[in-house]
Amino acid sequence: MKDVAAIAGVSATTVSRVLAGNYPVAATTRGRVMRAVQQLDYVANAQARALVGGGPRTVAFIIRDLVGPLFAYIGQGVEQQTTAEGRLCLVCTHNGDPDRELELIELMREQQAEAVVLVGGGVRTASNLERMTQLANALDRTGSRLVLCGRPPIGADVPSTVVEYDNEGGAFAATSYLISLGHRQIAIIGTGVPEHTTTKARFDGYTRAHKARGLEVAPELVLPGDYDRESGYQHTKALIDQGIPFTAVFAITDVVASGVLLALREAGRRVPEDVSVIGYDDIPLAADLTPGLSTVHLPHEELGRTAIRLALHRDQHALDQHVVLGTHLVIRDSTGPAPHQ
Amino acid sequence: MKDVAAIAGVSATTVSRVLAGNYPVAATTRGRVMRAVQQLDYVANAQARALVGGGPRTVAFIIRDLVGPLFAYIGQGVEQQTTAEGRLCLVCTHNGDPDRELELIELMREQQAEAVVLVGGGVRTASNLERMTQLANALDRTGSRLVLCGRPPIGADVPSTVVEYDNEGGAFAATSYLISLGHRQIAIIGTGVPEHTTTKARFDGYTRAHKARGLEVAPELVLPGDYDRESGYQHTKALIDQGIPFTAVFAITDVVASGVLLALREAGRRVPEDVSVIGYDDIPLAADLTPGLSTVHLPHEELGRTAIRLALHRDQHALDQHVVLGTHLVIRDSTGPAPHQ
DNA sequence: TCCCTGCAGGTCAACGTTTTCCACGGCCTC
DNA sequence: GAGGCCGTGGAAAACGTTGACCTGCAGGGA
Repeated sequence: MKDVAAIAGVSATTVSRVLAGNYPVAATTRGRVMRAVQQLDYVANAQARALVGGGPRTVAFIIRDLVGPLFAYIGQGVEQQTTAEGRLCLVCTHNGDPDRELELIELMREQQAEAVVLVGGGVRTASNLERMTQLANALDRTGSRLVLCGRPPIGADVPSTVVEYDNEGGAFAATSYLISLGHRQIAIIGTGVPEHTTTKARFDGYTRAHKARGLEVAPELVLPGDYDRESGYQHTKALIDQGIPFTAVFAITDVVASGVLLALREAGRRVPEDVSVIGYDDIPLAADLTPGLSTVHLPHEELGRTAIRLALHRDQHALDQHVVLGTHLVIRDSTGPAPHQ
Repeated sequence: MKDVAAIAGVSATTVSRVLAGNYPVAATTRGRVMRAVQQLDYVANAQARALVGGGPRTVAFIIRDLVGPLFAYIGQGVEQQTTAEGRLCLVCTHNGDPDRELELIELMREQQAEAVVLVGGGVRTASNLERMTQLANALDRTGSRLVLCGRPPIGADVPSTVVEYDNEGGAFAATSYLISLGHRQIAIIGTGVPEHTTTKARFDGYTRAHKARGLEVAPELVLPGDYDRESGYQHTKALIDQGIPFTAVFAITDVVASGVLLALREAGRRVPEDVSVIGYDDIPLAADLTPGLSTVHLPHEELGRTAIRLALHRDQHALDQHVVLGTHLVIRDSTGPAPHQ
C-alpha cells in the first residue's frame, strides 16, 4: 500500500479511502491512485483489514468428509448461503474423529470465525458433550456461534443454533409404511454405533413404529454395521446364509441399501416381490439404482442454508434457534406388499 | 491477551512465549499463565498472528460446486493434503461462471492464500486467458501460486502448477476399445461447449481414434449437450426417434451416460447386446448402474493431493510443475461386441 | 568484593490496514 | 476585506500479536 501511495504521490490514507470509497476524494487524485493500483496489481491485505475490524468475516464448516453425498449437499447449502451473506467459507474434515472435531473448533475460534458449523451426527459421550458446552460458551462470549446441522442440541442452556431433521419421524414413517404393506419381519441394518445420534434416532423410530402397531422387534433382525455399502452387503448375506426369515429391510442409509440390493440380487431374491427395501437420505444414487430405491427424503441443501441464515441473523430469529426440518417418504420401486407366506 | 497477562501478573510477551513455547519461561510463571488462559478460555487471534508472519497459512480452492461427484473427490484430495501440510482450506464455488471464478481469485489474493487451486475445466477465451495470466503473475510476485487441477496450462511462460488428466488419451482408449469390439457407428454425446477444455480434449481423443483406424467421424453422431443426465437422455432419445443408426455411445461423462442408459432402456434397446455404452470419470455411481458402466477411470483424489504437494514444495519439484496423470479403462458390463448388422 | 555470565522477564517497534482528528486552502458571505 | 465553512488530504493511533533488544538479578569465579 505504501508503494501505491508513493507512486501516486499521496498518503496511504488516501489510497485506503479510494479503495473503500467511503470518503470524498478528488477525481484527479482518485485517477492517479487507481492507475498506481493497476500498475502494481495491488490488492489489500485482508488480514490487516480484519484486524482493524473491516474485511469479510468467515464461517467455518466442519464436516466428516466432502465425498459422502449427504455431506456434500449440506456443504453446498452452507457454502451457498455463506457466500450469499458475503462471508468466506473455511472447510475442514475430521473423518469421523470426535476429538479432531473438537480441535478444529478451537482452530476456528482462533480464526475468528463468525459461526462454526458442525455437520452431521456426532457422538454423545459425557466428555464430548461437556467440552462442546465449553466451546459453545466460549464462542458465544466472543459474539460467534456454534451451529449444529443434523445433530440434536447439546443441552438446554447451551448457546447454539440447531437445525436438524426429524430422523426419528422419518424412520417411524418408513417402518410404518412397510408394516402397512403387510411386512412383519423387517430387518434394520446399520445400528453399529448406538451412541451416534443419527443411528439412535432412526432406530428409535423403527422401534416406535413396531410398538404403535403392537408388534415386537425381533432381536435377530436388528443388525449392526457401519454406514457403508459393504456393511449392507455383508449383513444381508449373513441373514440369508443363516436362514433367518425376513420380508423387508430398513437400511439406515441409502448407501447401506445399495449393498443390501446387491446381496439380494446375488441370492436370487427379487425386489420388491420377495423382499422390500427402504433406505434413508434420498441421495442422488437412490433414483439410479435398479430398482429405484424407496427412501426417506431429507432436505440437505435447505438444512445448510437455514442453519447459516439463522446463525448470522440470530437477532431477528432469536426464538428460532432450534429448528427441526420435516422429512417425507419417497416411494420408488423397491417396496411392495409383503409376499404371501 | 492483555487480560490474560493482567490476571497472570505478567506482560503480554510472556503470555505469547508460554503459548508458543519457543522461549524459556520459568515453570511457576508458565503455570500462572496457563491457569489464566484456561480461566478465560483464551485463544490467540490468528489474524493478528498472520499479520506478523506466524500462524497457519491458507490454501484456497475454487470449484464449480461441491456436489458433483467429480468435484467432490478432487476437493477431498485437496483438503486432505492441505490439512496434512498444516494449512487451512478456504473453499468457494462459482457454479460454472468464469467471471465469478476470476473474482474469486482476486478475493483469495487478498486473503494471502499460499496457493489458489482451480478445479475442473475452464473456458479458453482470449480475454479469460489474458486475465488468468495477469493473476498468475500477480500471485507469483507475492510468493503465492496459481494451481490448475484438471485443466491444461494457460501458456508457456505463465507461472503456475498444472496437474491434469490425459483426457485426450482416455477418450482415445475408450473409443479405440469400442472400435476394436467391431463398432463403427459410435455416437458421442456432450460436445455442447467446445471451448471447454475438457470437452475439447475428449472429443479430440474420439476423433483421433477414428482417424487411427482410417474411419470417418459421422457428423450426425456428434451430439452437443451439457454434462448432465438430462442431456444424455434427450440426445439419445432424439437419435432413436430420428432413426439414426448407432451401435455404441461414448458419453462425455458418467452422469451423461446414466441418462443414455435410461433412454435406451425406455426404447427397449438392450445394453450391451444392442448398444454399448461407455462413460468417463468413473464416479461411484458408475459401478451401481445397471448394467455396470464401462468408463474411463480418473484418479480424482490423487489429482488434488498431487496438486497441493507440488505447489507447496515447488522448490523441490521445480521441474515437475506440469504433470499429466494417466487414466485407464474400467470395463464393466455396458460394453460388448457390436451386433451383427 | 567485584565482575562476568546466564536466565527470566519486560519494552518497544513492527506487521498493513482503517479511522479519528486535525490542517490547509479556496470560496462564500457579510 | 475578513471570518467561517466546506472540500480535500495528511498524521497518528489503534487492532493483537511476535521478535529483537534490553534490563535486572542471582550465582560463580577470580
